[in-house]
Order: sequence, then C-alpha cells, then structure tokens
Amino acid sequence: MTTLQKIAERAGVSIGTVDRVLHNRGRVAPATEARVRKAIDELDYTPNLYARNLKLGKVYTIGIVMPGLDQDGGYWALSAAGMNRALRELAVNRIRGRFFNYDRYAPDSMFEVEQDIRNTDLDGLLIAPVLTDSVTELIRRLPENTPYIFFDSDLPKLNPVSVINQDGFQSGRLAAELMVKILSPPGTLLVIKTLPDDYHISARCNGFMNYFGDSKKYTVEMEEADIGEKPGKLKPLLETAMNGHSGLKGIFITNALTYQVAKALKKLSNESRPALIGYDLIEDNAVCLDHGLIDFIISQRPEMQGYQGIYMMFRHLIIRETVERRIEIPLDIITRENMNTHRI
Amino acid sequence: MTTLQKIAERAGVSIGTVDRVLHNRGRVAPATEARVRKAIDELDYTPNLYARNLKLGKVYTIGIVMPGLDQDGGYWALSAAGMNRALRELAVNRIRGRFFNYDRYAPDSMFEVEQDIRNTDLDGLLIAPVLTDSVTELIRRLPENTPYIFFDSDLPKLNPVSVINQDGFQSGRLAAELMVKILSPPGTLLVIKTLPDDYHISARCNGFMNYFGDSKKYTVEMEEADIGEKPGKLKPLLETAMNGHSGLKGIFITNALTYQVAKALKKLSNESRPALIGYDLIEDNAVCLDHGLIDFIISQRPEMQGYQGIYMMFRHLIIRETVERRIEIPLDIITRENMNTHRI
DNA sequence: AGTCATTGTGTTAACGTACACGCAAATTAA
DNA sequence: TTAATTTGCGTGTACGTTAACACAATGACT
Repeated sequence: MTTLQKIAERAGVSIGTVDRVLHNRGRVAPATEARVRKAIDELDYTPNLYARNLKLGKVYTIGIVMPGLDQDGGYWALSAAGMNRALRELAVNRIRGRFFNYDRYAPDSMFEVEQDIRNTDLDGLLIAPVLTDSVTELIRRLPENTPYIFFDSDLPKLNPVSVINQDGFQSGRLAAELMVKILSPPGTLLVIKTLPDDYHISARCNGFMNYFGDSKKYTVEMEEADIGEKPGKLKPLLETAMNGHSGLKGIFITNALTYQVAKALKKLSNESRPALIGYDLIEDNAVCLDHGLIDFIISQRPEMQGYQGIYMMFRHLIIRETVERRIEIPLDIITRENMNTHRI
Repeated sequence: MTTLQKIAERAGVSIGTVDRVLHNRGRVAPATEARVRKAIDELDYTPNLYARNLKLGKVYTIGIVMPGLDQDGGYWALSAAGMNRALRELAVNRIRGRFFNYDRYAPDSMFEVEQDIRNTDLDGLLIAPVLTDSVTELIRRLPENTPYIFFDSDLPKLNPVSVINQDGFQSGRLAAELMVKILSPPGTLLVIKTLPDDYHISARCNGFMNYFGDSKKYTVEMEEADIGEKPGKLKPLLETAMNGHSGLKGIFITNALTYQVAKALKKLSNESRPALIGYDLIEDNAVCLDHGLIDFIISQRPEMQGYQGIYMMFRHLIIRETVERRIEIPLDIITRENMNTHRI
C-alpha cells in the first residue's frame, strides 16, 4: 500500500509537501514538485478512501430533481423507491438525499424548485430532465462545477457526469416484434403517440414504424392523443379506429397510460379486442396485465435507474472514481407470469 | 454524530470499556455493561465505517466457488463478469476475489477445490451449489463461522447469509404463457427435460405443466435428454417427436443448451419448424435468436447475480449490515430486438 | 500470610489524510 | 540598509476506532 509517507521518503521531502503537490496548493519549488510527481507515478499512489473520509468527516447531500411521485400513474414513485434503497445502504457513508419535485405538465413549477435548490447546500444533483427547457436553464444557473447525473431521459447538449436511460427507438422496434409474434397478418396496427410530445415518445414511434420498413403485411397508422390531461378524448379516437378499419389487430401506446386504453376496450370480447402493448409497470398496468387486458408491458427498470443514479453519484463524489459516461437500461418485457418478479 | 467518546461520557466510563461492550470482549462488570448498552441505545450509535476500516487496514478475500467458466455454453462466464465488475469497483475497499472452479459434471472435482480452499485464507465464500452433495460436504467442513452466500441455486437445508436465485417454477409458467401467446391450438408441445436432473430443472418442468392445468387445448409431452454430454442422442428424439405427432407446435428446453435443439431443426422451413423457448443468453443462443431459430430466451441475469453476490458479501463483511436473506432475480424475456440491451 | 491468577477499568499508540501553523530563506518595498 | 512580505518546506494535530498494555482490586490457591 502506497502512502503519503512512502512518497515523501522517495522524493526526499516531508508529507506536507507531497500533500501540497497532490492538491495543487502551491508553495512548492518547481524542481521539488517534479521529484514528488515522479515518485507518485512510480509508486502508483491511490489515496486511502477510509483515511480521507475519516479526516474530512463530511456529510454529502444529493439533490434529486424529478416530477411529483404521483404523476404518470405513480411511475416516478418507482424510481424514488430505488433511490431510497440506495440511500439507506449508503447511510454509513454519510450520504443524504433531498427530493425536489416539479410538475411535469407545468414548466413554471421549476421556478420554485430552483429557489429551493438555491437555498440548499448540495454536493451533486440527480435529475430527470423531462422538462427540457426548464431543466437546461436550471443547470445553466447552477454553481460552477456542481456535478449532475441524468436519469430517465437525456439532454444531449449538456455535459452530465453520466446518463442513465433507455434506447427509445429500440423499444419501439421491440414492441413491433412482439406484435408480429402474437398476431397474424393481414390487419391494421395503431400507434397512439401520446402528448405532450418529446424526444422519448418520438423515438418509440419511430422505432415501431422502422421495424416494418417497406413491408406491407400490416397497415400501420399513427394518431396523436393527449391521454394524460383529458382522457375523454380517447373514446372517440378508439371508436373511429375500431370502425374505420376492417381488422384492427393491435395498439401500441407510447407511455405509461396504457391502462386507460385497456379500460376503454374492456367491454369488447376477447376475440375482437386488439392486442395491447405499452410501457411501464405501474400499478394500473399491472392490474390490466393480470386481467389479460394488456399483452405486454415494456419496462425500463425505474427502480434500478434510481438505485444506480444514487450509487453513481456516490462513486463520483466520495470514491472519486471515473464513472461510466452512459448506462443503457435493458428493455424488459413484462407479462402476467413474470410481472411479480419485476416488482420490488 | 455519535462516537465512542460520547457514549463513554454518558455512561461515565472510558472508551476502552465501551469498545469492550460493543465487541463482546468480556472483562466488563454487568452493571457497567448495562449502563453502556443503555447509552448506546439512547444515542443511536452507528460505527464510523471509515475509522474502523482505516484502523483495521485489512484486505478481505472472497472465495468464489462455481463451475468452470467454459461450461454450459459459457453461462458461468457471465456470472464471473459481474463479479469482476463488482471487484473492480470495490478495490478501493480492499476487497479481493479468488476463483475456485469445479467441473459440474464430475463431482470428484470438488476434492481438489476443497484442498485449494483449505490452503487459502478466505473471509467469505460465494458459491454456486450446482453439485448438491459435494457442496454440502464442503460447507460442513468449512471453518466455523465462515459466511457463505449462494447464487444460481439454493440448498434449502443449509444456512447461508443470503441466497440469490430465480423461481424456476414460475419461469416454467412464463415459458408456457409465451407459447400460448405466439401459437394457436390445437397441437402438441414438447418439454425437453435436460439431464442431469436437479431441483432447478424439475421446477421449470413442473411450472410449464402447471400452467396448462386440466386444459386440453394442447397436448403436452415430456422427454428426458442428456444434451450436455452426448448431443447425438438429440436427433432421434426430435425425429420421433416430429413424426409421432401430427402437429408439434412448440418445444421448451429447460437449460442453456437450447441452441443445440435450434441447430438440429435448422433445415426445416419456417412454417413447419416448431416454436422454441429456452434459457440463458449465452453466445450460441444469441446467434440463434438473431437468426430467428429461437423465439424466446428466459434469462436469469447471471451478470447481475454475480455483481450482487460480491456486493452482498462486502456489505456483510465490511459494512456489517444485515443483508437480505433472499434475492429473487426477475424473469427476463429475451428476443431478437432486446437481446443486445441485455448484454454487458 | 503470601503468591498468583483473574477481573474490571483506564490510557495510549497507531491507521493515512488534510490542513493549520511555524519558521527560515529569499525576495521585494521603503 | 532595514522592515515587510512572499516562498518553500517541515511539524503537528485531529478525525473515530481498535487493541495492546498498564494497573489496581479482588479472589483463589499454597
């Protein structure tokens, strides 16, 4: 084990000087500094994590910026659960978490969040940048060198320590593949592009369309729908779709509100009901899966995203490791028979 | 932050006495001990991990006991990859791993492993107890109080710190559900019960059969086959199956050697080829998935099992946390479109 | 009664790092 | 030339825990 003492001996100086070199605190003659750096390299020094943190005795606080836990059918509560689990495990390392929730359907709600963050002493931020513009602004006004990690989505123009998310395009392709596996042509497939539109949702639609390419086995149609705020709009859309096409075989819903479509189609017989594939294993979707109203749910392991996010920030702040720049979350396929093994 | 010093003050003793109480080292008068324990409770003491490990300066070695990394089509290499990732992350915590590989088709190979283990100073063991009897014997002869964690499978009669595995029965039900989703009755389904038989394999078969219950929509048949050692046996079995039944619609293979069945059926046309569902995303199975020769692979996240196993042992040994007694690994469904997101 | 072991308690020196402080020597300012 | 400042380097203490050690008081044997 290489220590400051050993480096000091090799360089013929005291450990105080080595320390000044390591922390770039100046007050070292150039020649001496060179000797010390050489010794550091040769001895392959890694600071002792335990000694450092014992000395520093600091409590680190991670700010968590994400939509309210009740939004999107409880989807965000799943991420939060993973974060809390990680925070419990890391309590011995003097890590704390502090939640700042915004309203993902009200960009203005970020003002208040920004005030709260400004009044708190945070060592790092874990952010779900769902409100693209507001979050970009928030980050721009952050104190210099505040590290931040994105989860759930990405803002490509910024420079986070790491990004944890899923390939939306590929998830669309996966949904298409599953449709093809359980149906037989010919027929019509409907994509419900949920609003408000964002990068994520578009990628899912594009992936689904891309899977079929030029194939004419199925007719694929796309409709936009604001399921979140006014579910009333959904009924006429579905009625038109059911009547308009002779054979509507399947519907792909591009966000967590899949269960609303399932409920709207509940009264149909099993034979005439189109196949349903959507996203995220929230409670309402789980119930529909169990009742056979939804065929597949694609999940992005929100619990694991939260857990990993906290752990990465820990490794970055305390261990001072170089963490992976990007974590790609696997595409999970959920059905009735495996859904319980995917819940916490 | 509660320290030994504060407890000592409150109990009116020195920190030496507090330390003796905390570590049950005796030499403390009963009345004093009671006072100290009271103070500890009242102040809600948590030892400072950094101070402890700085003082101890110990390097912990975890012994990893599992089949050779080339066995079962490279399945075990996936677990090992997860372990190595965890060991890299935990290097700053002075954790080391040491692999002991046995031949899962040769129980005698455990003799040598046991000798090696006896000659190594290990702080804990991470074990894949595939060879039921040999592993039981190994554990019985271990030094008293050596902690061990099982992964991949379980030995219900022993008392590990934790068990990381998957519900085999439920995975069988899942396979059945997927068959039903992609096929249409009537027809025959064949279960290939791979040898050597063990608890795991049986549970998978039972789950598959259980899903159909008394339903007569499909005819479900079961055949035993020693695919591992003599793949030659497979051909006649499949030929009999294909000829014997008018409509063989699907085959369920209960271990990682699914690709051998896929290759044997390669020459058949897409229409006449039965659906194939099997286990574990090893390289050969991935290739078959990609070529459309296998429909679904059920995976048990071997990489994550290895990663978690090392982390749990770390938390048990170094952090001295109470770890979860059982970790249930989710049932992952793998297809062509999501297989790459499930690889490391 | 005297020796010797046992019991109960306090004291202290590490572990490696961070950082304040002290103090010469060199440099600058007056 | 002298005082004041800056530069360069070493010393020392503290962080909280562990475990060896010291030492008195008690109890058990000759």
